[in-house]
Amino acid sequence: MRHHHDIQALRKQGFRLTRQRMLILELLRSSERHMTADQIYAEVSQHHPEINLATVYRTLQWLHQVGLLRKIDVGKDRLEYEYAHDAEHHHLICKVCGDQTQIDNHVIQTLQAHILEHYGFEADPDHVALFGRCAQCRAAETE
Amino acid sequence: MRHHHDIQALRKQGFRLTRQRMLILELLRSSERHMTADQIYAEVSQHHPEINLATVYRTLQWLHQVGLLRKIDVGKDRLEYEYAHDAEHHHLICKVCGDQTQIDNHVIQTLQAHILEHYGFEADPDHVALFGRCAQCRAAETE
DNA sequence: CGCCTTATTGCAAATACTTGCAATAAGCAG
DNA sequence: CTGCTTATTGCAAGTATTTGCAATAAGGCG
Repeated sequence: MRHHHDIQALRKQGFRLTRQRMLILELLRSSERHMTADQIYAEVSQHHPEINLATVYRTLQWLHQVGLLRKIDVGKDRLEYEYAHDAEHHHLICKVCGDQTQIDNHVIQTLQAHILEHYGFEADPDHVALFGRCAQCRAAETE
Repeated sequence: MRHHHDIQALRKQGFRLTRQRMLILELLRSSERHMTADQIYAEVSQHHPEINLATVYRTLQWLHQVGLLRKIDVGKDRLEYEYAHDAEHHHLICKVCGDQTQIDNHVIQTLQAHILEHYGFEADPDHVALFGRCAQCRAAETE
């Protein structure tokens, strides 16, 4: 399952999968809606009163940075967060041979971050598709 | 001139062009860089000590909503703002309102370089189009 | 110009979010 | 399972941002 895959990869990168992080991620993953930090805090602390609001904020920041959450500015006084389903389905489509390559999140996330940063535009990760010429076709063209 | 045009249009929509708003807009327009709320406050209050920080925040929100400023979340503890000059070339297409924004080369060039380097894929710069939600629709989506 | 309506401001208080630091616990090695 | 290293947490205090409300002033009208 993709979810587990991501999570385990993160552990290998030296991040720790704490109870708090899992609780928050699971909540957002099972909830279909955006949630604000304090809604999340309220939900989680219902069953785990020991959790701290500062931890919620820090965890949300972290989950956003590693690409598991989207951060949404709805123009109100708070930010909202939602689980980033299918965060890595991007494609490079070759105009010559039609081949489609998948590319990893990191590159696209960098682009998305740039765009959000500079234009306030939240690019939809499900529709990123770049056209061009793949490595093989480029090589072939050179003879 | 586009700037004046915009501004006058706003007045017709019932907004008031106050000294505070003009000062802040001019500052950002003449400054090439991003600025945080308190940097702006510091600058403006230098010559206009009567200005209030809350007003700065409210004005920034307003300028952002009417599309004259971009709001930039650089992942630090504060938000930054920059004047929304007309950019060039590629497009960001809003799935909500259909609006097309042009984005500048720099961002795309960075992406292209990344992709060429990591995938040997030469992305065609003329066909970059990203779908998503524009700043205004994101702000408007007040649910 | 002077009056009127009401959007906007300034102030102060409230709320949202971040951070320093000591204590805790995840994950690895033995 | 046990001990060690250090990422992460909780707490409390700090900083950033928003908001209610009375006072001010922009812009329209005569």
